[in-house]
Amino acid sequence: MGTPIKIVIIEDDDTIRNGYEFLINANNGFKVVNTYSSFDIAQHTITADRPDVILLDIQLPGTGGIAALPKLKRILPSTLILIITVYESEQVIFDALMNGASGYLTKSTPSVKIIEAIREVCEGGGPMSVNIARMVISSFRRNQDSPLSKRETQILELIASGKSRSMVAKELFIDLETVRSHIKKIYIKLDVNSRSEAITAAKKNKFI
Amino acid sequence: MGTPIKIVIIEDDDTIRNGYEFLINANNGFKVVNTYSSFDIAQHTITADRPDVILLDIQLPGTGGIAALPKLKRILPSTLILIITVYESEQVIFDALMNGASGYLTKSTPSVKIIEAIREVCEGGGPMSVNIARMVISSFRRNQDSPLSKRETQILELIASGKSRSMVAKELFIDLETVRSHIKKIYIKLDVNSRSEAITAAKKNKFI
DNA sequence: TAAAAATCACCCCGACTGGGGGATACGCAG
DNA sequence: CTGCGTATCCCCCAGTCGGGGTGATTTTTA
Repeated sequence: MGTPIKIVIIEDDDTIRNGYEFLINANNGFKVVNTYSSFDIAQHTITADRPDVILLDIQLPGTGGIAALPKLKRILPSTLILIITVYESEQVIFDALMNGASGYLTKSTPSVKIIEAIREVCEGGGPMSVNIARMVISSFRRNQDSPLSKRETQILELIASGKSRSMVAKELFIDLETVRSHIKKIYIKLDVNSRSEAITAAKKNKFI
Repeated sequence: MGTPIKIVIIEDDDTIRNGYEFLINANNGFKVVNTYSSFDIAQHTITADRPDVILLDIQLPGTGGIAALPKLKRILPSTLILIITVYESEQVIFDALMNGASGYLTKSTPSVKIIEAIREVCEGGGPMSVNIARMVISSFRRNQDSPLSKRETQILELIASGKSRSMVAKELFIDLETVRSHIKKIYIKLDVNSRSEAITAAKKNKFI
């Protein structure tokens, strides 16, 4: 184990921060090179730490974790970031992933799992827990009992991707008026009366 | 081990089909109740098999696996479906997940892993391999060096969700004309000249 | 401080939207 | 066989949106 993996912790809760630091330093091959209680404090000197991995709390005072993510990614592009969160809500975690996080830890993550997660993320994967995997699957799975017919679903998808009626018509080789009819029926079925309402309603129910 | 988990295999390759059947039946707690060489043959009698899990090949003659998925889900709503595929392409697997699959196996999946995957899927999760997890993460991760400003990104996201200019204006508490200005700048930056082109281009590059 | 982003404003005009009416044809289930 | 749903096509009309062009002020950021 030549050079240990350098870790920085950004977490406002002293107990958790010190706990994590102690836990990680107890393992050969891992070294906490610095800790901060907020991103605002961290941002000026963190580049000098040259961390391989950052553990970043989501609930931070000042600049929140989600907002800090893109900034960290910009100043340390190759550094991997693990989110620490108490919220296990789909939205928070997806937001984090979308903003450059490589994985997440819960504050209730067992101590031994933390090292495991860091190791995993360094080896090129992302520690997607089984829970995330399930979220992702269910978020991808389309509702089976959509009131929309196959054609209607297809048209709504095109509408949802920003296509106009005439573009949809050209793409499906059908008449502009046919598209209109379908859209009218879609509106009736979803009980809406505009594109955006239809898209919102359909996405909410995973019809598209 | 009271009642074994009932499995049906739909796979056109005799060797693979028989191999899987043998492998699974060799395990207590799992029982292959029937096998079919195509969905078209399976669809009439598969309800009588009352399977807990279906192993479904994607490359099927006649009705392909992706097309078969929603049909199977309709006639057997509570049955879990695992896809068997040689393609490990992102698109194929995402399509499968979106159409109701709970996970996937590759034809090169080690024998022991097959049982593991079936057990996992029955226990409520989805066997998302590390590979899928990586795909998902990278597909969720937003491009860091977007040419769009924060505000422009925000507006493009609203546009992409089907909102009209005036709706965006109301939602962001800015003037209708301001929205227009932003959209125009977005178009210039992305080198497009319509909503749908902008949305397509931005999604392709993960700017949104 | 200088550059970039965000905000607001006005012009024109063609294209699109949504709501109303209706028609034909096909397949499938009762 | 007769609905029912689906898919296809057609007309009218008022209102909105979209894109192009140009210019200005303020705030934020580098």
